[in-house]
Amino acid sequence: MLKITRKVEYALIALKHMQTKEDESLTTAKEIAYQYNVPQQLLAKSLQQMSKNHIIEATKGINGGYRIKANLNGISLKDFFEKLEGPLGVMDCYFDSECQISGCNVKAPIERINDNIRKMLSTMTLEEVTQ
Amino acid sequence: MLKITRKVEYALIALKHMQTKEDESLTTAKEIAYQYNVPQQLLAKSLQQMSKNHIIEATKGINGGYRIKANLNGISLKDFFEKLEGPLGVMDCYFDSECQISGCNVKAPIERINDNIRKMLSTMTLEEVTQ
DNA sequence: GATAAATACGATAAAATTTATCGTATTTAT
DNA sequence: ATAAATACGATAAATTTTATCGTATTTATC
Repeated sequence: MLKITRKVEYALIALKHMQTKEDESLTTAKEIAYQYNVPQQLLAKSLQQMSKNHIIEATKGINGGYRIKANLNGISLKDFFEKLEGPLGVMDCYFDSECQISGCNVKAPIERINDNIRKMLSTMTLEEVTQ
Repeated sequence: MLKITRKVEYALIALKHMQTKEDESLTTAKEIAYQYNVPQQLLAKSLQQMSKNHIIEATKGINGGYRIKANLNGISLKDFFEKLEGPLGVMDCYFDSECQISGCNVKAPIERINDNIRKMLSTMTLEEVTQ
């Protein structure tokens, strides 16, 4: 019921890999895909999304690749997850209230759970996770 | 990526409903299903599972039903989720190590995330959530 | 300028998981 | 005996996740 998706997993693999390299050097999707035996196209999508969100930066063209751009200490796990997966809620009713259940009695309970999960993920940084 | 399943949701609905009733009185699956417009057979399965785990107790036969048995303050949310859904890990590799990724570099990071989620859910009780 | 190697990304297919239903058995008060 | 309730395995439907495909764009090198 709690699950890290492949998208996030591949992103973590890539970040951790890039952390071991010199700051300047570029890493290609192909290199990571080969080394960790991960589908290159899916990995590429995680990389692209991190690039759009300024966590890493992309260089196009031959000899191109990716490198870490942001200070990973400044990014909470909550932000990281939301950049990749969108709003983080254990139940849809946390955001939009298209609740089908008439006279629902668990909205408050579920929000309590959600708030605590979000609070916890806000205290962890990407750096502390991948270092 | 973090999600409370219907099974858990229905269980919470039922618990919260039963909390409002006298200690002695029994509640049928039908009653809850009707009141919250929830599929009775699925709700019944959540109830049965809670019964097997001694959170509630079942009385069979005509005039039967369920009532809360355990002290909800003594059950952490982690235990509750695990009783209903099994081991709680954000990634399978937390428990069994059928990891396909050769030279995986994110096992430690993922375990760090997992440990913190489990720790957090251990501090919340069912009572505090449903009260 | 052509080519090759890289990122970018929408569309769609395949696989896995979750959710729901069905059918039947069992229990027990009336 | 009957009716109302729990119990539960098997299977179908729906949804979500994961993967692939195809094409476009960018840019260093020859």
